[in-house]
Order: sequence, then structure tokens, then C-alpha cells
Amino acid sequence: MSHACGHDHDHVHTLDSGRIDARLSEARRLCEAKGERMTAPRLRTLELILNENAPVKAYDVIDRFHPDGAAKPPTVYRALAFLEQMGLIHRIESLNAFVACQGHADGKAVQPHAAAFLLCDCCGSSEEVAVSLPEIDQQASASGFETRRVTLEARGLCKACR
Amino acid sequence: MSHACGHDHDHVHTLDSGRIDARLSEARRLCEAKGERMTAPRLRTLELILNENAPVKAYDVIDRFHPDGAAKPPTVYRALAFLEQMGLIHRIESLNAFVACQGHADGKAVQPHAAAFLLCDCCGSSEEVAVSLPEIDQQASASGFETRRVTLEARGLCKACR
DNA sequence: TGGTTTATGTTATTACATAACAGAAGGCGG
DNA sequence: CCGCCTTCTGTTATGTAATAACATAAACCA
Ligand SMILES: [Zn+2]
Ligand SMILES: [Zn+2]
Ligand SMILES: [Zn+2]
Ligand SMILES: [Zn+2]
Repeated sequence: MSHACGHDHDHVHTLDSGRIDARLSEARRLCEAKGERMTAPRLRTLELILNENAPVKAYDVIDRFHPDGAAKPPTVYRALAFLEQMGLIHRIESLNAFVACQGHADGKAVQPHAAAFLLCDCCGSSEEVAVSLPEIDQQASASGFETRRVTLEARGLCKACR
Repeated sequence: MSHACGHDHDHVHTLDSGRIDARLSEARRLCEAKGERMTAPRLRTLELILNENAPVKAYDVIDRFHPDGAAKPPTVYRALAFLEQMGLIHRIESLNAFVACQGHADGKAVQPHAAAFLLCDCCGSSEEVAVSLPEIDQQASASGFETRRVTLEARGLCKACR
């Protein structure tokens, strides 16, 4: 992110290719279980997001999609919408970016869910944390508001960047 | 917003001009108290946002800025950044829009603060609610994460639109 | 008043996202 | 296997959101 920080960002680790393959296989199984198709562009999009293990811009996916040139935006935006519906990725609103859902990281099958994120403004790393939201739920029902989805994003500095 | 809902949106009330003038005067005083200047473009931008009493797109402000034609984007984006720093407006990340801070609605002077929003996907109305975030604070400190600001937005249907 | 800082005007560009339609691929009853 | 329908993809074009860079002007201060 902002690299005027005087320290390196080696602590933003990537996944090795075996781990990525495993995640891609899981994703395929999850789609089949739901009667949805994990097609080539969807898989490729997910692969590129898993490669980063941090929020990725749509146009970074677009640029890297083919070995020899960019994809067309609708190809990737459609795949992103699909993957989000499947609960495989989350959109980070405050960054206009997408990150793989960590709920699938250790083999558990997870329903699509609201998630909260700790987002480092220095190294760009993202941590997905599970939280309940009793206060806003209470405020919502006090107002007669029916919540469909919640965005909760904390921006700041990760442990390594403080 | 999505007006395929079969009901009107009369419940999205606007502020009368006297009330808007009062808010603008308060805003001016608040800036002076901080040693900042409430200039014409800043005031005009705030006025256009108060006129809506709901989240407004930057380009709507740009289009309405002059009686006879649009403003240049940087004029408005700079004003928006300033107003947000002053705590007079909030950016709604999930809508790419801006809304007046309700903390100034009844004459109290409020520090810049994190706020949560109940955002109706049908009529476009916004309600600012105050919440504390014990869980994410706890998760953050458990991870050694230093939070600088938090985005919390609930999307759904307001009481009148359910 | 002269120098410094802060804000604005202006042009141009970059980044982010979707509409619309044509064509291909998969699923399914016959 | 065929025909039909549905879903997905390819492609062109456009729409929407935001900022870079630099010149000018206004406010502030000594
Ligand atoms: Zn998740
Ligand atoms: Zn970091
Ligand atoms: Zn507020
Ligand atoms: Zn509503």
C-alpha cells in the first residue's frame, strides 16, 4: 500500500501453489454441491485472488487474467459476482477490492456470511475476523430496519507495520 | 433507489430551508472554532448534501453546483474531503456517496467520529446510529492491530419500505 | 509589503463498473 | 440424437467515480 513506511512487508505471506490448488478444488466441490458450475473464468479469477492472499483490485485480475494480455472487464466482474455469491470471496468496500474468504482456509465448508476485516493501510494485508453485531442489530430492530447485509471494515496498521 | 417497489417514498423527508441555513451557520462556526476556513465551494457542497438529507453522489453535487452548469470534479472532491475531516459529513463506502452527519442535527457540537449507518436499498434513506464496537476492538487488539477508522454499514429495508 | 501557506481553477488522465447483444455451451424432455 | 431452453461467455461500447499536475488567487503573518 503506502510504501513510505521505512520497513519491508515480508510479513505479508503468500500461499504456496499446493495450498492454492487445494483451495481451488474445494471451491469446485462447493459449487457442485450447490448445483452451480465452476467454469474456467471463475476458477482463474479465484486463483488470481488466492495468489495474493490480500485484497486484490478487479483490474489487477483483469490485467493478469491471460498470460498474454488482459481480459475484458465483464468477464472478471461477472466471475467476481459469482464467487461472492458462493461465499468464496468478499468485496472490501473501502478499498474497491476483493479478498478470498478465510472461512475456507482450513477445510471447513462455510455458508456465505457477513465478515469483518482488519485492513492494514501500510502493507495492504487483510485479516478476516468473525464478529457478532448485537448493537447494530438492536438499533436496526428499534428502527424497524430489516438488515440484509453488513459491511464492517477496520482500517489501520497491522502488528508488523505499527 | 430501486423504484420497482410499488410504493412511494414520501417518507424520505427533506429539511426546510430555515433548518438548512441553521446547519450551515453551525458548520461555519465549527470551522472557525478549529481555525479552518468555511469557503464558498465548501459551503455550497455542504448545502447540496443537506438539501438531500440522504446519501448523495459526488457527481450529483458536481452537476448541481452551479445554477448554469456543472462544477469541475476536483472542486467538489476537495470540498468533500474537507467536510469529512471537519466531521460535517460521512462517506458511505458501500454507496460511493456522502451524507451529512446527524450529530450536528440538533445543535450539539460533535467531534469527528465513527458512525454506523442503516441504509435502505429501496428508498435510499440513511439513518446514522451510534454504536460501540467491543468485539472488533477486542479482535484488533488480540491481533496487535491499531485501528484508525471503522466503516460499519447495514444495507436493507427501512421500516416504511419493508 | 513581501513572502509563505492554503485554497481554487483548469486540463487531462486514471480507475472502477455495467449495459446491451451476439454467440457458445450445458441441461433436459422427447 | 434432436430441439428447446437456460446459463454462461465474448465483445463493443459506454457510463460512473476519483485523482494528478500545475497555474492562479486569496488569506495569513511578520
Ligand atoms: Zn468469509
Ligand atoms: Zn501491515
Ligand atoms: Zn456523524
Ligand atoms: Zn426505505
